[in-house]
Amino acid sequence: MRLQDVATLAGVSMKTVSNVVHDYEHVSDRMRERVQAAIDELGYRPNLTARRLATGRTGMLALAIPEMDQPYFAEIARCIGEEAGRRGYRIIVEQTLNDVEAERAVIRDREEGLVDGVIFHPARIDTLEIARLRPDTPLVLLGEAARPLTADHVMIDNVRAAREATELLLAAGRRRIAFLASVRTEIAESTHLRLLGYQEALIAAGIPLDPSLVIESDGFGIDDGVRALTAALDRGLAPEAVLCRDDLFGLAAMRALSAAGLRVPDDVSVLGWDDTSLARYATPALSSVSPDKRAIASSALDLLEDRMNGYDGIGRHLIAPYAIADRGTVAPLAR
Amino acid sequence: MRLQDVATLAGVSMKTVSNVVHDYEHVSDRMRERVQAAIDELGYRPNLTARRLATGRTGMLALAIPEMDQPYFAEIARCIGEEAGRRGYRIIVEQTLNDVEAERAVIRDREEGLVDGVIFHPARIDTLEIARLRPDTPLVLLGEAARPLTADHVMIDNVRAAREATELLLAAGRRRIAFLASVRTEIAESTHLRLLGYQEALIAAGIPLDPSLVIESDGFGIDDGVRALTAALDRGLAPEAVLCRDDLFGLAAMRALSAAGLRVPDDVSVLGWDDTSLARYATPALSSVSPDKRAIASSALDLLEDRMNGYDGIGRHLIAPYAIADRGTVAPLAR
DNA sequence: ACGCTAATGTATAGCGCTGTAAAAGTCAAA
DNA sequence: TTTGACTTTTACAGCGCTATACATTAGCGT
Repeated sequence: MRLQDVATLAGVSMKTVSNVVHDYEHVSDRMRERVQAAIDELGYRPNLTARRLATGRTGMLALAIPEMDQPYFAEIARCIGEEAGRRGYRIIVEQTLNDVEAERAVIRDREEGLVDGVIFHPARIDTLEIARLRPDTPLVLLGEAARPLTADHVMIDNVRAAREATELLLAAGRRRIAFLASVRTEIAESTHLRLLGYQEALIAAGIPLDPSLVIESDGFGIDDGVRALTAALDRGLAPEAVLCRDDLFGLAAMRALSAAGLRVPDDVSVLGWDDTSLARYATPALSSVSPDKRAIASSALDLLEDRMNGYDGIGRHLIAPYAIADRGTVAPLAR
Repeated sequence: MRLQDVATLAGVSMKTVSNVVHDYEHVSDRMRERVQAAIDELGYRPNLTARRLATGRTGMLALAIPEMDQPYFAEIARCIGEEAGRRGYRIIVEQTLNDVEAERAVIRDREEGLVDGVIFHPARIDTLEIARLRPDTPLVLLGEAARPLTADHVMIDNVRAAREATELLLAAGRRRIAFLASVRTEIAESTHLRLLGYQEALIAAGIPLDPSLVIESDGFGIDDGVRALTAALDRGLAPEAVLCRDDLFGLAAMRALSAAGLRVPDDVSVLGWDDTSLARYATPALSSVSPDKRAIASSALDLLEDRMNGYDGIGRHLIAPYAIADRGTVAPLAR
């Protein structure tokens, strides 16, 4: 069922059939009809692999994320998948599973002609290495881990969002605001930025920074968060609010607080980050800093399409919008 | 940077280079070394598209699921992605977004030579149509929606799992067990099977079926579930346990019960289904029927590889194992 | 009827790789 | 040295499509 078969049946050349398939304008109606009949009769479908080899374009993009079942990444993947579909691309999802070697392989995919471009949320690989690997791969980076000058990049303004989140808690009359948590084991750039914004807001409000309010955790799991906050509460920490580095720590905070007999939000307000399904489905529903995932997806694709169309300048850094989804875990302090 | 370039530099034929690339055994060490040096010098990487055209195999599989950010599908996608990676395949994720036309397109992908096989969790398309579309596409179906004889299929024994789940609740001394929920708007085959197992267990225990315990919901959202259960409680329903059709309804049950002043699990036990992150991260953590997602993934790939290797017999139906993750929302009735 | 565009159609050379068939090389035994 | 039974390497025809360059036809004013 090749193009040639259709051409033979219709009694025309291959190119004419190809023209019909591609809706080329200079084809007479009579000819189009005749060719279409042959296509239908044979049930012809073009072979995309052959087309790719001939054109050099694959119509596919790689989306490389650490884990596709982590709610934030799952939601980002969905948005990117939808937006890419709208623009006529298909997505190959690459799970790097936080493995450096897997992250390197992502860049290689492009070289092997698998995809036209790559959207990559790195976790382990560093800025330098990305820049070194392949400066000529159409590449858009997400997240805060790596920001080389050679590749484009989309993220929200974490510092500003954290400042605003903290201000929201301050406006609710909360002054002793804890941050859950800085994680000991890893360099977590995003946590760092959020912590920065938190501190900026406190300073701006004239509240002295209290290091004991910045809680340290041993890992990223919910239990790590619960353990860290519980230990802090046991030490006598009495926060009026907890700003969390992500929704999972938001849930951890709620769990630790309720175990300690504190009510959310009456006694302690809690604010999560990422606005994932975890926040929406928690009870009470967790207020959360909400990066505009659709905007991130469409910005990333804008930049990527630009690169694929030949733009070869310096890396551009887009700041995506965010909101603070106020669901009920932030409330004025009852006095 | 083509095979020919490497061949020219090394002073050999293209096929010899190809042999080195593929670790073909009958290549002398001296030759292998020389060719490898040329490959390294030029930084050659094979063009996968061309290889595909020549071999007819793409090394890619399509995974078609309704929504990739729904926790159950995200987790299944992760497992399938990992297992496929282990076996040397890459995954194209196709979000059907519950759209019939998108589901049809999934089958078409294969015909266009994009992928070697398809793993498909249908939501809308029916058994008959799948059978009609393309009986010769290597296809493995997941879920309960469609089970044509022409394609392979993997699912857990929903009836048995529901029976066992119900028995667990009975063993905890609960007799008035509600089912949340049968959904009015849709034909939901999986809900139906689970309801069946629930009823079987009650009958086997000699407990008369009480239709008022089978709650009806208007939709699949958490609010639909909360509303349905709240209305039932308001009507005076006083269940000792709630068996839920999925984890989201599990969360809905917990929310509705706690709003009604009932404690989970002391007053009412709750059991979710799918064992997603929602269950693990709920407070208290939700006990849940846990399909073995890794087993589902590896069974699906076994069947698919078999088909891709030429098996062309009748559809095989594999039953995957499950467990009941007991986390704390099922407890003996305190009297 | 005659040129002259513009509209349609054809023939064919790649795209980069693999796989087949055949040629060339190697080595032990006769 | 020759033979036979390997192993190693080569040459080249596809895989199915696109795109270029060229050939033909149609339409239209003169």
